[in-house]
This record gives sequence, C-alpha cells and structure tokens, in this order.
Amino acid sequence: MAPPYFDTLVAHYLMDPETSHSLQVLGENILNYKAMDPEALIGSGRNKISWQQVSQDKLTLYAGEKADVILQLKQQLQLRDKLLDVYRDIELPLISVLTDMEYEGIRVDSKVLGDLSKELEAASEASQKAVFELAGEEFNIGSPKQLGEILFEKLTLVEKPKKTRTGQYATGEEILIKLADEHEIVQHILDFRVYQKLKSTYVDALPQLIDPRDGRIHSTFSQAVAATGRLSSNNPNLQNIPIRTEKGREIRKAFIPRDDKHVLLAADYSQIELRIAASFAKDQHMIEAFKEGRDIHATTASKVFGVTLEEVDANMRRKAKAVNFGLLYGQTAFGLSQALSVSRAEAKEIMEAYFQEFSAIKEYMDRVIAQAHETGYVETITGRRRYLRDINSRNYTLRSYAERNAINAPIQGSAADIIKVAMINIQQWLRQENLKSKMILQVHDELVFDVHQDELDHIEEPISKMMRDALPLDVPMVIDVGIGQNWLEAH
DNA sequence: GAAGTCACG
DNA sequence: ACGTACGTGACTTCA
Repeated sequence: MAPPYFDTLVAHYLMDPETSHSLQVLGENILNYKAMDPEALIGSGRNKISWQQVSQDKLTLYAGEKADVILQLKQQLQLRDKLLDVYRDIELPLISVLTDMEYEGIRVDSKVLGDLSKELEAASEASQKAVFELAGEEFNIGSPKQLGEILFEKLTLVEKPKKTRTGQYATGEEILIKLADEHEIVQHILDFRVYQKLKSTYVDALPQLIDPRDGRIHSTFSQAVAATGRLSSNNPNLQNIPIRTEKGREIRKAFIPRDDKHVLLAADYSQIELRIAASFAKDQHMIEAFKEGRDIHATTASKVFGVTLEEVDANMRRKAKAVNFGLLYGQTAFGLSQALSVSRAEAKEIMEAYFQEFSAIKEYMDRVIAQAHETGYVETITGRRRYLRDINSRNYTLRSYAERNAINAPIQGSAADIIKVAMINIQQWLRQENLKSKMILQVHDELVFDVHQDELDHIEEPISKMMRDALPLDVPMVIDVGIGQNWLEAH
C-alpha cells in the first residue's frame, strides 16, 4: 500500500508499547465498542474452521466492522509532541523498509545444513550413548523431569538439589556446569543439549522455510512487539542464529549471497549501548576513552583496579567487562558476584570502585530512576516511551524490576532508534542511487546487505557513515564492516 | 498452553 | 528476609 496511510498498530505501539494493540482490545478500551468475536465465525479448538469456509455475508460484516473500527481509532489515537515525530519520521517510514527486507530475504544453502545435520546427528547419538551407559539405563534426556530424577535421585549428584519455582529439579546449563566435576555424565548431557538445540532449532528447521521460488528465507520483522523499541524477527527468527560456539558458527556458513555476482556485507555498531550510556550520563572519563578509541574494558579495568593501562591483565579486563555489561541492566553486587564467580564482598568492592571513578554514570542512573518514579515512564533519545507500572509498587521485587527497566529501556531503546534511522536513510539512498544491492537483515546492532560486486567499492563508506551519523551523541560511533561469501565470513 | 531450556543482541 | 541483569523466539516435554 502506498502512503499516506495511518497505522493503528504502530501508533498504539508508540503510545504504550507493552499493552495489546489488537483492534478487538483497542475497540473496547478506546471506542467502548465490543467488536464481533472471531470465534463466533470460525469457532475454536477442534471445531475451528477455516476462514474460507465462512459465508460471504458473515465475512463482509466482519471485515466491514474492522474497517469501521480502524477508521474510528484513527480519530482517537492522537500522538503528540515527540511521539508524533517518532511516528512520522521513524516508525511510519520504517514500515516499507521492513517490507522490502522481508520481500528480498536471504539465500540459504541447504547442502551446508544437510551435511551439518548428519554431523550433529552422529555427535548427538554418541553423547546419548555415553549418558545412557553412565546412567545405567535409557531415558529421555530431553525431559527435564526425567533428567532430574536420574541426576538427583538415582545418581545423587548433590545433597540438596536446586529446584525450579514449580518444585521440579533445576537442570539448566548454569546448574549443570557447576556439577560437571561431580560426575562424568554431566558433560555428556551438556554436549547432547547443544547438538539437539542446533539441530532442531536451526539445522533441520531452516531448510523447510526456504522458499522454493527463490531459494531464500523470508523472515518476518515485527515492529510492534518489543517493549523497548527493538524489532523482533520470527518464522524463522533470524536474529538468534548461533555465533558464540564453534559448532554453532558453522550454521552461519549456510547464509549466502543471492548469486555469484553478490557478496554479503555485515556492518555493526561497536559498543553502541555503552556509548549511549556514556553520552547520556555525560561521563567525561568514559567519553574520553571512546574519543581516543581506547579499549573500553581495559580502560575501565585500569580505573577500577587503580593500575596503569599497561598493567591491566586479562582477568582484570574480564571483570571490568562484566561490570560494563551489567551496568546497562542495573545489575546488583549479588548479580555481578554470580556472573564472575567471586564473593559478594569482592563484587561490592568492584562496583564501589567503579561508581567512584565513573560518578557521572551513577548520578545518571539515580536521575533516571527518580524521573521514572515521578512520571511513571522513561524515554529514549527520540522520546520513545516505556511506562513502568510497578515503579512505585510496595512490592520490592516488582519495584526493583521496574527500576532495572528504567535504566535499561532508554539505552536499549535509543540503540533501536539509532539503527532504525540508519535503516531508513540507507534504504532511501540505495533507491535514489538505483543500486542493485539490498539491505536484507537487522540484528539489533547489525545490518546485513546483499551487495552487488560492482557496487562494493562505493557502498561501504556511505553505509558506514549513515549508520555512524544517524543521530547525534556526545561520543563518536564506530562501525565495524566485514565482507564475505557467507554470513560467518562477513563478520 | 505452561514450563523448562537455550539461541541471539 | 527477600531476590537479585535487560530484550526477544523456538523447541521439547507434559498435563
């Protein structure tokens, strides 16, 4: 559909991203009008019928009512001030950008995945065999219930096993890693889980989603799902393709250019959230580190541990990195101690030293929380809002959760704003210049392009520049660009 | 459909 | 004493 158009979904998402945007609910809440229940037409459960089986008359009434509700909502959904700007200048133009990306899709080599599937099958079988032998019986390793009984009742790995909040034995990765020294079986279980996960979620699932007409996968990018303003990707989710582990990375080799005249180009923001935090807090120490292009985690370590940059060792850097990371989420000393496997006392010392050195960060965080308590919401760089309904709750758990959101949402959401602006500008430029290259994926701080080889030389700089300059910050933005014959190589 | 688990940023 | 790092989507099991 060509603009101008109004979009009730996107408009209401901006007004209040976490509540329902369905026409049914908006009709009730905003128009005080109860629209027809679709279940009255197609039923539910095992009696559910296809829309194609519904009579023309009933369909007409149903569709007509929807059109009516949409038009009436348009009059009521009045965005103002900054939110109107975000709607007009970002979310609305973004719709067609996402449409284009979904339409183009990304080519996937099913041969790569087929070979990987066989490898994972063999590896998984071997792990399963080892588990059964060490357990002394066969059972379903994929069932957390059965696995818990084997580990904690039959083999009695620990005296007091951790339980989940429903009373089952907890067998998550973190728990099992701590038990790896107790019994040889544990590592085989962890291996089995990895192989199964990669196989079922990616290697065997992706080929079924390749469109036979073009050999590509066309994901859906949802614009009105994430509470912070991020996009989400589904059917399939192309924003969580493995990269952290050796075996998982192999999957990225299956994501390839559309033909032999193209290559993949991946451009990602380096440390975008930390740069945003430094800029919002106007923390001169951190801003200076970014301006001078220093290793931010090493710089943090040198300040926190009171040593020179040269004296920072790998362990100090690792700890500082965890602090920088946790900072963006409102982490506590307890959380840091867990993440680093150090005592709470040490974690507390590290955090205190951190806030001593980066006092502006601390002041900023206190300011954001105070503002959230006063107004009931927080804002991103563009004025995008997230309401925090529990921010003044008397329930400590609920209130603390809201306070962590108050810290995280403006940062995560501003990163989302920045990359969205870049996407709009880049798409407009590609079109204006009549280029064959296509923007095909967004992964929160990364954009992936199917680039025609003839255009490679004059596309990299403009893309990088448009990402860098999307919105103004008090710190320089750095974009890392890679090019390759597959998504892994492009990193 | 809930719960548990785990893939990504 | 409590609970403890944010945001997503997909798969398997099980009632």
